[in-house]
Amino acid sequence: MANPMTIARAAEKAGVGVETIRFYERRGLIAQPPKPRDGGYRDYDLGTVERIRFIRQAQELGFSLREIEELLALKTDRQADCADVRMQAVAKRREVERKIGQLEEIRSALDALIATCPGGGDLSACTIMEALSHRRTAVTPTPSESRSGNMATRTTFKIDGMHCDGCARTVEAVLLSEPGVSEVDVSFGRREAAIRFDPAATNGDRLKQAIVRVGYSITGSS
Amino acid sequence: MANPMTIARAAEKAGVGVETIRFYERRGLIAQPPKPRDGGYRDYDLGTVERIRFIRQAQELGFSLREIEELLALKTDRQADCADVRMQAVAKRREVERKIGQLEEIRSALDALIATCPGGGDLSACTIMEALSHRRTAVTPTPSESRSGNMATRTTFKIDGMHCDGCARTVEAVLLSEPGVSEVDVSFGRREAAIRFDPAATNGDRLKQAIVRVGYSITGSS
DNA sequence: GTTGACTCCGTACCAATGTACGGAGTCTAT
DNA sequence: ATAGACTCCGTACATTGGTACGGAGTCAAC
Repeated sequence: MANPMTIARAAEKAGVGVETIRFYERRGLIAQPPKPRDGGYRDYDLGTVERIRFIRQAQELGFSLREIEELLALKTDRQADCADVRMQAVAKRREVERKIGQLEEIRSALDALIATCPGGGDLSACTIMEALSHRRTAVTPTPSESRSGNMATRTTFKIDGMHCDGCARTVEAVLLSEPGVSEVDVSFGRREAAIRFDPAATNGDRLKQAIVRVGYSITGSS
Repeated sequence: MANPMTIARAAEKAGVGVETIRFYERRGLIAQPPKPRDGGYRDYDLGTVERIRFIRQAQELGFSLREIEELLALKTDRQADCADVRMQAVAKRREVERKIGQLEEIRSALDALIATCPGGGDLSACTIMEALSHRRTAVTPTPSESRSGNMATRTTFKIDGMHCDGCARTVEAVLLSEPGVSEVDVSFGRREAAIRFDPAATNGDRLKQAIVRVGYSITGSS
């Protein structure tokens, strides 16, 4: 009370901008402190600041806000198990690994281009331009999420038969092991799976079958 | 025109969607073929198809549409030199390299987290959650002022030597770990620390020393 | 000579992560 | 008691690379 923590002070403590806090509030990532009954400014508490720092830390590790939302939900979930968190981290590691691989391929393609370039002279002799015009081979052999052909598709299945959060993790794991799947988010609460996949590498039916094979059923999709 | 190349055919030849071609036209990446004077559909030529392929190739190498625009401008520039193109490629390679480095850092941070995770059990024991909450953040043991206390004194120090918000948190943590300190608010922006403490348990000099011990200096107080 | 597929065009929308703006209210220091 | 700084809130905008929609025109085939 002596020194109410206004939003600007909270923002400074957390190392973000004021607008960022408001944005997180709108997104539901953090709760908005109540407005004092007698009017005036909201008073932020350290828990909120701590939560914002958590968000930024997780972002630095490559988690998206959507994923962080889950992590935070886990945090207050009495049922939640450390294994849930670990699985998220492992999945994220795989994703990061995949991205590194793609970038490495791009790097070596660029290296090849640069190496053959005469380095000067008329453009008509430029082997880089030449290559860009006529190269036929895709950079990435793995189709998954290459920028080339098709963008990744996002789909959502309604799932029946999950009776705990562990079930959701099972489904998640099984989907992640399917080829072409780049991102999975299975919510036990909403009874649904949100999947991002490369339509060139798999399709909705394959994914459905994978889910059914481990004992759940699909009641809808979008 | 025995067989005019309509937009759908051009799209197919180039391996993109119809809407993508229109989008490139709007962006000014490719020219829109003139509409026949006698009405009817536009007739796309092979040069345009070639240009679209060029765009996709460059995208696969990580060039953004804006950068591709420059590359294409170079293409028609009489003055342009192969060295210009090469420079772009080298710059892009550096960028890719940097991204790889970042991702590798993220990966090893994740590895470290995963390695220390017990892999199961209550969330309160989860080292990953723990790490996300406190990584590079020394945190507040407890805000609750001991009821035993009484007269709290308030003081403010001007601090020199902080170069980021992390420094502010370090100072904050160190002050909070001092006996008798009940509330601390270190602002990196204002370069100052506001401290509430029990004068029976400590004093300004002790607090100053604590700050100096971790590498900062005091330039004033009030 | 009509049906179905395709074009043309403008506009709106998607995802993700914030930023910025404007007007009214409130707090604090002089 | 007034200026200047800050909050609150809703809304719009930024970025990147496209997708989607709706209505009107046009083309090809049966």
